[in-house]
Parts: sequence; structure tokens; C-alpha cells
Amino acid sequence: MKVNLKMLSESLGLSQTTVSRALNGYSDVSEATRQRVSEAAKKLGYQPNPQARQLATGRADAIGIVYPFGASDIGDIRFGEVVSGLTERLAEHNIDLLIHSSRPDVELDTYRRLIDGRRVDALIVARTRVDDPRIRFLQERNFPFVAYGRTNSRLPYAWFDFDNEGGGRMAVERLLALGHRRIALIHAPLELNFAMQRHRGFVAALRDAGIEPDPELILEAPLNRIGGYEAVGKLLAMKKPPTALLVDNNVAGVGALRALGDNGWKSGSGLSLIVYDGIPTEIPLTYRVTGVVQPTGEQSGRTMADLVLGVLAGKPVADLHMLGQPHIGEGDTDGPPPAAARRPRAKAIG
Amino acid sequence: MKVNLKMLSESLGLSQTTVSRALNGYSDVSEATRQRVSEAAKKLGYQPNPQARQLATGRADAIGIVYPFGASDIGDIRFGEVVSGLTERLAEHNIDLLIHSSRPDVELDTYRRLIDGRRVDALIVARTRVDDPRIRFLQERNFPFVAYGRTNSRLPYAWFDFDNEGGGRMAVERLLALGHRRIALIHAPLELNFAMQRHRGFVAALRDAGIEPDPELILEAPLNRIGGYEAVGKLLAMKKPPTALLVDNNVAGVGALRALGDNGWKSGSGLSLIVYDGIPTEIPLTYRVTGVVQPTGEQSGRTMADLVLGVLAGKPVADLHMLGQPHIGEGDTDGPPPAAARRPRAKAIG
DNA sequence: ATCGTAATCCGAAGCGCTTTGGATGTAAAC
DNA sequence: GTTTACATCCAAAGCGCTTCGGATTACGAT
Repeated sequence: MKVNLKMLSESLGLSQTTVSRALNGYSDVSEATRQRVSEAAKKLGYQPNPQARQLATGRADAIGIVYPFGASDIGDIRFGEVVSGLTERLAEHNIDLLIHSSRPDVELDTYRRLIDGRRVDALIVARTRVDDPRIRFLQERNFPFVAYGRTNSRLPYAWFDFDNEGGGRMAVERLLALGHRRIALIHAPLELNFAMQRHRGFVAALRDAGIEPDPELILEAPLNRIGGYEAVGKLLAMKKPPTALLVDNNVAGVGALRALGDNGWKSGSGLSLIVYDGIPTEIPLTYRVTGVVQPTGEQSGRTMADLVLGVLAGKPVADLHMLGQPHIGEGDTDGPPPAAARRPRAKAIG
Repeated sequence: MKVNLKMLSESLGLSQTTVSRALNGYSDVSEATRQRVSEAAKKLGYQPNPQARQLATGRADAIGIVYPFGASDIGDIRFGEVVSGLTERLAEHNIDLLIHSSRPDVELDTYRRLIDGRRVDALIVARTRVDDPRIRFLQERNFPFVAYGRTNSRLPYAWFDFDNEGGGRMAVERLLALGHRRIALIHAPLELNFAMQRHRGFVAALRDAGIEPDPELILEAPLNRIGGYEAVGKLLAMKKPPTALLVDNNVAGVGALRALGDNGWKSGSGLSLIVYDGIPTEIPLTYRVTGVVQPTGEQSGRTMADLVLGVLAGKPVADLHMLGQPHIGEGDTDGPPPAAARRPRAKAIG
């Protein structure tokens, strides 16, 4: 038989009010009583009924995340990790994580249902776009949220993002230092937040080095393997192909790798390759792909949880920002351009 | 201003009772009234307060899934897909999905909290083990759940699983048909449900063909890349190595692939390789690995949702079983043994 | 007319918690 | 001795919904 507040308070000879306040740490209950109460609660195995509490307080003690439906590209590998980090931190505050998935065309309906249905106290917006209707929607409704990735909104909001521009720069600077001058970029559609930023970093780094980016070497490719595969085909077919290539995401990166392989490319020779986000270490290659790597999903999840808690605590969203710093993940696929001396590279294991 | 039942009913000149019953499809309200009510509800944007409803009904309208904390192996790739399928189907029934992650050592505490806290109506137990304390725990408490993978429990319970034994057989039978006789198996620890079953299928298929399995060719390897890598090392070091190899999971499979590569192995020559679950197509190889493939995560998710709904509807759990059938995913890494004629194979693209 | 039945509708009592607005007692302050 | 100020505690009113147990009406059956 489930024990409730009433039973607990009767067994103690106290009022529900006092027991409730004792359990919730109010100051108008004596230390002695508090002790008695919490001992009795533990002994009887009292667990407050969350629905009742939520009804009374108006909170949901849950936050939601709507995940793009059927997104099955490689980015999802991180999803489980992010969820781990999120729930771990949120659980400490007794907050649940509700997951919904939704096809993009009914996404806003899903948001509406969650908000109007008061099922969650806040939302996490994943996979933001440069101009994101979800952000606008939530801002209009004045509903608390944290964006996983920035957008072009000028209104303040809480976000977690990676320094994509810095990452783009970083990759280019490394290639420049190796002696490359003809560096190509394969990027996802620029309406995607990360693609835009990485593109910006790429261009800026070149300009800073006094090199005007060659439009021919900057190719947009759909965010899938085929995209990367075909873009590499175009690059290799050029009269004067690039000596280095940055692919701005690992989905297209995988396709790019395959295209390179099909064209007899070997790691450490010819074209240098850097793939943003790297190719997951789970992938079996006898070499490692040089990449721009970011904090793990779990770290990101925990950070996002902190941001959400901040939003719920009513902190000004303009202050709730977090920027993850990427760094270069050493690999075997970059080196000096073919003309220059070839730097010997060890074969990777594991 | 949020509109509630009271406001809605007053605006209609009806009682809350009637409005509530109209909205919930009871038969003791006339069709005409039902119409009026639902129109008014839509017009006023009425959304029932889930917490209040849950308090009144005693349901939580949510099911939970506890995910092993920090599990970052390749199996997670499917996690997002399963969640997609689950939430899609559950949303049709207005049921939320709560996700928690938990370290294995406090796993049962997490379960306890979810159950005692009445936060969920049912649970999904992921990654079952052959002897799974979570299953026992839930059975003792008589709490509704669906297991994702069978265990050795003799009490009835609802489960979703793949025909791992059949899959194991399938792989072996294919290799036998190609002419192999010395077939090796690298398997995960047998306390894991799937490993046990696949192992059983492997052995059975050999015996059915009149071949007594050679214990030397059956290696247990930890469920990680290193495990696969090292196991292959052992096999190749044998005086008389096998001509074919089945790896029972793609995590070790990835390590195995790398070990083979490091030893100068090429797809389509020498040792034949089949990896259970296949190597994800995202992985960039210029060949495809032959695999035993299973239904997608989304399909699995939807199926599990149906099982959960069945459990919640009170159907006898002994009838709530679903067995997903695997099949061979054609690839380039298997062929006749070296002694026999080598079958030519096309190079894979994309 | 009276009764039985079916079709509709509703009052009121919860569900288990939080919180407002005191009540009570006690000790320090005047 | 009377105030004042705390420190503790509590009764009761919700929070917004569901549902039990009738009430009411209409109508063909008796």
C-alpha cells in the first residue's frame, strides 16, 4: 500500500502542512521535527506523488527535447551520449527528460503540444538552423528553452554551441602551416548553423593568410554520404585539383573518404584531408583521419543541463551561453603538399 | 490565459462532468453535445492539464527507458532510431517517453525511483543480460515492462528480441555452402543474451552439418574494439588458421577488421568474414562487409511501443512476444576458401 | 395513467500535494 | 505586567481533472 502525506503525517501526529514543509526544507519547522519527519518518511518508504505535486505547484519537473524524426546520419552517434549527460545532471535536480521525435513538417505542432499541454517546463532545441522557426516560436510564446547551436535571432536566448568558426580556422591554419595554398572546402548547406560558421572560419583564415579563397574550391554538398562522394569527384576532375581538403562534417566526410579510396588515394600521400568532427574511432581504417574534434556528447549534455537549470532558475538568458572549444585531432591524412618533401607517417593501430 | 475545464464548461452552459465525458468519448453524452463541446474546445484552445488528469486517474501517461550510462560503443548508433520509432508510436496514444541513464551499479535504484515515484506506467528494459536482475526486480514488484532482449527468466514477461540463434545459423550455413569447414567465431561474453544465442546458432549449424565445432576456433572477446583486434591476432597466429570467421557483434567486428587490415588482408581474398549486425554503412570502406542484418531501429522502436501498449492494456504478457528476423546482408568479404576457385567480386561503391 | 427503460446530464467527492493566513506558545523587550 | 518578536505548527482552500451515484426527461409499453 502506497503511503501518502496524510498517512505519514498521521503516523507522526503532525499536520500535513508541517510534514510537507519539513520535507521541503522550509525554515518554519524545528530541527527536531524535521529529523523525526525524515526518519519516518524513510522508514515508511514515503515517496511524494509527483503528479499531485506538479498539479499543486504548476511545474512539470520535466524538460523536453524534440528530436528530428528519422535523422539517421552519423551525427546521431552522439545522441545517446548527450542524453546520458543531460539526464545525469537533471536527475540530481529531480527533473525528468522527455523525448519526442517529430518530422520537420509537424515540428512546431509537437512543440505546441508540449508547451500547451504543460508537459515540460523547458525545451531543448536540437539541430538549430541559421533561421530557425522553432526559436522564433518559443521566443514569441516566451517559453523557456536552450538552443543546441546558435541561430541568427537577435533576441537574447540561452544557447550551447561549439566554436565552429574557430574550428574552421584551426583546420585551415594547420593546412597552411603544412605548406598548402590550394585548399578546398566541402560544406553542408549554409542554412545550417554549423556549416555557416565553419565556412566563415575557413574563409577568414585564408584571407588572414593573404589568400583570396577560390570559389571553385568551395563546394556545397548535401548532408549525406553521396554529397561528399560526388563533391570529391568534382574536385579531382579539375584541371588543377587542390592539394588539401576540409570537409565540414563527417557525414559527407565518409562519402569523401570513399570517393578518395575509389580514386586510388592513400592516406599520407597526395591530397591532405581534414574532416570536421573526425571520423568516429569506431570506424575501421588502417589509418586515422585528421579531424577537428569537439567535447564529448556527455560533456555537452551536462553543460546543456546546467544551462537549462539556469533558465528555470530565472537567470537572464542573455548570460546563459556556453561555447565548446574544438581542437585538432591528430591523424594520418594530412601532410605537406605533394610538391614539397613528404613527411613520413606511422601507420595507425587500434 | 490558460483555459481549463471549468471555463470551457461554463462557456457551454454544461457541467464539467459532461464536458469531460464528451471529450473522453463516453457514450452517455449525445452526439450533438459532443459536437458542440469539441468545437468549443478547439476554438478556445482547450488543452487538458496532464498533471491533473494523471492525479485523478492514477496514470502517468508515460513510459520510461533506463539507458546504461556512458555506453558509447557502436550499438548506440541505433539508439536514436529506436527512440524515434518508440516516440512516434507512443505519441499516437498520448504517452510520453521518459529517458533516464544510469550507471550499472545504481541501476536498480533508478528503477526503484521511477516506479515508486509513479513517474511512469511501464518500463522498457534495454540491453538485457542472460540473468538480468532488473527483470527479476520488476517481476517481483509486478511492474509492467517490456524487455528488449530475452533473458533466462522462466516467469512470463513481454519481450522484443531478434532471432539471434537463427542469425548465427544463417551465417554459418552461408559459409558452409561456400565450402568452408574451419569456421571461427569471435563472440562477446556469454552472459550477454545475444552472444549466448548467436553462439548457440553457430554451434548448432555446424553440428547439423556433421562438423564438431573446434573449441580452438571459438574465442570470447570483450565487447570492444580491442577485443576483436586481439582475437583476430590469435586466430591468425595459429598453425592452421580458419578459412572463415564470424564475429558476433560489430563492435569487436570493427577491431577485427582493423587487425585483418594490419595483417595485409584484403576483402575477397583469404579469410572470409561475416560480421553480425554488419559494419554500419556510414563506415568508409571500398568494400562492403558481409553481415547478418536486422530490422532497423525505427521498426524495432515501433514494435516495442506496440508491446508496451499491449502490456498497459492488460494483455497477458505471455502472449506479448516479438521476434525480429535477421537476414544476410550481401557484401564482399566472404567467398570460397582459398584452396577452392576464387569467385571474382566487384568492388563496392557508395 | 403508470411503469420501465434508455438516453442524457450533473453534483459532489475525491486524487495527493502546496501554500496562504493565521493560531499558539515562549522568551526577550519595555 | 504588557508588548513585541520569534519560532512552530496547522486548518483549509485550492490545483484541474475524473468518476460515482444519482436526477431528469422522453417515450413506447402496459
